[in-house]
Amino acid sequence: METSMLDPEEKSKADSRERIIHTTTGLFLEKGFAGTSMSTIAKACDMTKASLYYHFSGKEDLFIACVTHGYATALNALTVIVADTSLTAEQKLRAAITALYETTITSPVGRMSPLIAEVSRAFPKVALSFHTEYIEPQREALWQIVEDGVAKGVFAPVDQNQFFHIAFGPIVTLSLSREMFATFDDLDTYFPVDALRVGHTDVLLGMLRPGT
Amino acid sequence: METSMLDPEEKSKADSRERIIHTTTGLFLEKGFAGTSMSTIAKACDMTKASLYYHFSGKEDLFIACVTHGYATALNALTVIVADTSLTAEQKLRAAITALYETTITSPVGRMSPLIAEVSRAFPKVALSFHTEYIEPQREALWQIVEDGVAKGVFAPVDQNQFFHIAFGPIVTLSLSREMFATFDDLDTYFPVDALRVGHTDVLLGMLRPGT
DNA sequence: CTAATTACCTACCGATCGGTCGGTTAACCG
DNA sequence: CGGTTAACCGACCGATCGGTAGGTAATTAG
Repeated sequence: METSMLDPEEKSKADSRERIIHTTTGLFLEKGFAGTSMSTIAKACDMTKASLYYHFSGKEDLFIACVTHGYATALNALTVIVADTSLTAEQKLRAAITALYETTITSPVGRMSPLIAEVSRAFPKVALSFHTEYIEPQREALWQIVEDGVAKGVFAPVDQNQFFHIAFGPIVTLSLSREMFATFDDLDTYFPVDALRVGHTDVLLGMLRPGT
Repeated sequence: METSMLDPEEKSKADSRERIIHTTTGLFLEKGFAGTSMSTIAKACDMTKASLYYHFSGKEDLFIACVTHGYATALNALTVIVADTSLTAEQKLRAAITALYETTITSPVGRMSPLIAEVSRAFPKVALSFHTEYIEPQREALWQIVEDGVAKGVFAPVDQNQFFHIAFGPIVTLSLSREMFATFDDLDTYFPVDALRVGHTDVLLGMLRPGT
């Protein structure tokens, strides 16, 4: 019933699924959802289209799998920071913002935001899943840090939506812009991620600075 | 060579073009670029597909026309504010931010940003046009206000990219989120535009506050 | 009047789309 | 060994895609 040993040339279903997801994610990021056909995906996976449909029930299913795949790892970085008792509130916030820049701009999940926007009209359940399983946990983790700081008196209380607006807004837009203008040759001088992140963090800490 | 009178049932080429652009913009915003076929557009315009190709050379051409159409009017609001000598620097900034929220979230051009991201891989010239003819003028107008304030001593000097990052980021993300989660029934309580705008403006003025 | 042009039409094209059907191959099981 | 099943494939489907060839009614020009 189960494979008794791990041969190097694995053919297990789970393995194929993962390989397909990985390859397809790259294609979607490169060409968009509508711009990537099932035939193209199959070819890139060294498979037939029919085999693809053996593993996934359709293009939407495959897309959801690609999006969902990175949720856990991307969120894990945040929860680790929240749980780290050796850090001060400010250190936690700095680390969290850095992690958000990292996941949103570098990791496939974050970079997929524009794609999710693209398909959200046709498949509203994708947008819903993205929101409840990715956006909302991110907000909760960040808010945990803020509330802890407020409880300790090192942060001034702020409005939740306001803070999220200023915290996530620049990051998401930066990611979107970099995807949108990916063909620009001076991308990194026009959108210098690290410098923008540092200044952005200062602004957020300014919002939370107690006194007056 | 020219129509001598303006009959109510106009059949001029320019008129048809404008009507097509208007109708098509709505369809693109509703269904996305790939999700809107030329046949659908033709039907919505009470035309045949062939007639569409009489006015536009192709789907890309039509899309560019839709995007470009609102550039001038959207930018005009900003330039009027910049040129208004009766306003203080702070008043100008407040008015400019309000105008940016208005155009980015309400007007078709602004709402088209996710669409431009969608097609930017296939048609890089669209992204380029969007950048040089829309984004860049917006940045220049906003920067003009900041520089005026700095020259008058009412604003503290700030880094340009940093300021743009915090200024445009939340607005674009808000627009994107509202398009993405348009099906949510509690959209306005989750993304309360006016409240977020006010708080955002305060943050920006905080960045520019002189002293210390 | 005729000729030309404008704005639109019907009918069609090849290509490609997402998806399916009926196998085939190879490993595993009793 | 035969039987079952998991993993995969070649060939094909109807639908739809963006785009086009060629014609036509109405207006305008000379």
